[in-house]
Amino acid sequence: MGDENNMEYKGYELIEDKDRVIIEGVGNFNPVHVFECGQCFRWIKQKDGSYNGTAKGRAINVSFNSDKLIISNTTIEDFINIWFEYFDLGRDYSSIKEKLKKDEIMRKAVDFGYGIRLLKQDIWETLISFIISANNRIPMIMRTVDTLSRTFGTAVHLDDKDYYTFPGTDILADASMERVQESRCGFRCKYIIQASQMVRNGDVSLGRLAQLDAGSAREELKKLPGVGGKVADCTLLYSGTKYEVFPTDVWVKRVMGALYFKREASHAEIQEFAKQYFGELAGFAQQYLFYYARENKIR
DNA sequence: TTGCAGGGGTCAA
DNA sequence: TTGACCCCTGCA
Repeated sequence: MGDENNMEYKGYELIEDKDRVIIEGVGNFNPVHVFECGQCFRWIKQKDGSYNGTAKGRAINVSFNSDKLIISNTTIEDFINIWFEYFDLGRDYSSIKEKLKKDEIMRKAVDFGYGIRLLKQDIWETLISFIISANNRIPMIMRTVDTLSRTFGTAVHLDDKDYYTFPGTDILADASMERVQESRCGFRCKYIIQASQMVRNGDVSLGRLAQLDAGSAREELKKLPGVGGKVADCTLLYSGTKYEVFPTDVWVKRVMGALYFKREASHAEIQEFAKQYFGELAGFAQQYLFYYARENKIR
């Protein structure tokens, strides 16, 4: 008991217990939904259902039951400075979900992925991760990101095991093609190195994107090799930079065609529909729809 | 066992 | 608008 330290923070009760922080009063959170809805590639499910992962240069374990979010290998200070924002705990997801349940399709999708939260991930890591995602499969994407981190990142400890942070811009900009190819990312290797060099040289400023409107931010990212509209939108959405984008990949095309259009719909049609129908909440809508489509194999 | 299609897209012609 | 593209897995 002597190790415990309690406090209240922005509507949550925080309990620090040894190396854990327990956050009470968390709703709209399900680790499976959060970590497997397709927004991230570095969280690994453990035997007990919790997740281990790295972010912000740290390795943590995350579990959840009833209304308690438990983060291990951290402190209250890190929770307040880092994890509160990373897990988007300041946002009212109940309100977003109500607004999005405007038809039967969205009611089903939101109820299915009820515990999704959009993580505010590091934009650099998100950018490279989604360059790797092009015409690729999720297990392969995860393996490549993991190998890049093991090869070029820094070791951080969790449960007596080493995890590796995602390498910084300079490191990848100076990396040799041979070393990057060890991550088995094929034709994407050259994109990774070239994009890294352009970001390092200031040809594209990731830090400035938040000040641009979504369309301009998208065009700015598309200057980078390996970045088209879909990768740009994912980068903006999963880094918490812009929430009105609607990343449209094959799964979103399928679900929109099957459920809304009742026919095959073009990329442009879907983008326009999402803008009109979901507005500022398009990014959230996309995430519920994507998860619903992929988990239910809607084709 | 071998062979082939296809995958969270992007690029170039 | 249409193929090619690294690499790998799943399935004939």
